[in-house]
Amino acid sequence: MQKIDTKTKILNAAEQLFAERGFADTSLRLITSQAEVNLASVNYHFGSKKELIQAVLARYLAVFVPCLQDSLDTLNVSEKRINQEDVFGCLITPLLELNTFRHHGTTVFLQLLGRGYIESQGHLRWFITTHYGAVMKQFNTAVQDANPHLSSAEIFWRLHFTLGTVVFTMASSRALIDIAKADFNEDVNIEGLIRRMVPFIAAGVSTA
Amino acid sequence: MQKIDTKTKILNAAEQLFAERGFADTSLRLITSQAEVNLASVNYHFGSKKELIQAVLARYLAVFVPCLQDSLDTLNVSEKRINQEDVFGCLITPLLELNTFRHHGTTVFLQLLGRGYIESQGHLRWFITTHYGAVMKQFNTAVQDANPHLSSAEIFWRLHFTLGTVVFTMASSRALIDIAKADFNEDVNIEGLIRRMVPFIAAGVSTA
DNA sequence: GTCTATATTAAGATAGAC
DNA sequence: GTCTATCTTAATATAGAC
Repeated sequence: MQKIDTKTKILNAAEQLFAERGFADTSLRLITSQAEVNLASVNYHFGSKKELIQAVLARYLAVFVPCLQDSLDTLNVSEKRINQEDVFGCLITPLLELNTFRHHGTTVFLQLLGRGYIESQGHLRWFITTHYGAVMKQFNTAVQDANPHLSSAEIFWRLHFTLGTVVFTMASSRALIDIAKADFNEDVNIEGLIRRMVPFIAAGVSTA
Repeated sequence: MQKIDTKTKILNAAEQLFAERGFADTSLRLITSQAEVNLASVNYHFGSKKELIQAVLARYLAVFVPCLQDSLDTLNVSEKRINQEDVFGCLITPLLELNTFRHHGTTVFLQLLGRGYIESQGHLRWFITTHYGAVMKQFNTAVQDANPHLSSAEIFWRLHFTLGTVVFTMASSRALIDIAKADFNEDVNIEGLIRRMVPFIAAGVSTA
């Protein structure tokens, strides 16, 4: 049993509760009691609840974004024309990388992302785009290159529809996997779930 | 100008605010001040905020569910083979019916549904599924009949992917519409948003 | 049924001892 | 860095006069 510092204990408890219950419905008291630290330590280490939320997300983005950056850079170096499968394939490794970094990291990250979009008044979206706008733009461009027949506005919408599919599926992944087992005798894990989503999303994004 | 009773005034103000801002972020004070009624009247007429939320949803479900039931029953009576367009067509009339019942009823209902799925801890999820369970099952069966080439497991997954797209998009519609305006100078309303979603969903569900 | 006034609860945040 | 105790605010809910 290694010693974990207070700051990390808070982050670990907070990310799980935020992903499960959302930001508004997770009080600092709930976080600190689950983390087994003092209530006041959140404000000491993070300043405010808002900043804690951003710190929770930042820890994932710090792993995810450079990894995605690498994938996209590799894609651009290659000679052949970029196709859609390649572009979305760029997301697989960075997403699964989060599972080595944290238990159920992929699921938690996608849930946090969804909560952030739906719940936040703006500060979270601002935080993400100002810190990581470059990669988002690059990914958007790659999708654009793979789908020259679509306008950039159309791509914007379809990528958000995609985000909805992913986020909702991840948010209810436990229930869905249980149902699949009970009703269809299917054993699916998160990776299998992602692979099932890919053709659905790919068809939607690239349809005329 | 017809006289509207207090109970209805509260429901009207509440549904609009809930759809726009979510349940947690809408206080009874905000509702009663917008409805121009006294704060205490909410608890007098509904008992609690929880029950108000359920009453708001119930008013829509009371119209939508029987209407969808009728559409599905009619579909089953017909002789010809059921195709996918017919099945999803069953949703159109019940959804548009909500617009005759309330101004922007379709929009509000879908937003409330999205909020309910994502925000609720359990009471709303329970409330929705007890009202929806039977009809959802029947709808699922109809999709299966229309797509005999797809396994029932595959249909199960794709319908949930679809639900994710709709629910997420509706719940974050304001943010998305704001971004579309800022980044692409596009003026989109909810109806336009739905029209953009349809081809995306249709392609995903029916892909080989 | 509606109103004023208030009780109650829960939350984020901070002061100050250690 | 951590803790206890407390401040401040805002929300749901209710009591009781009219």
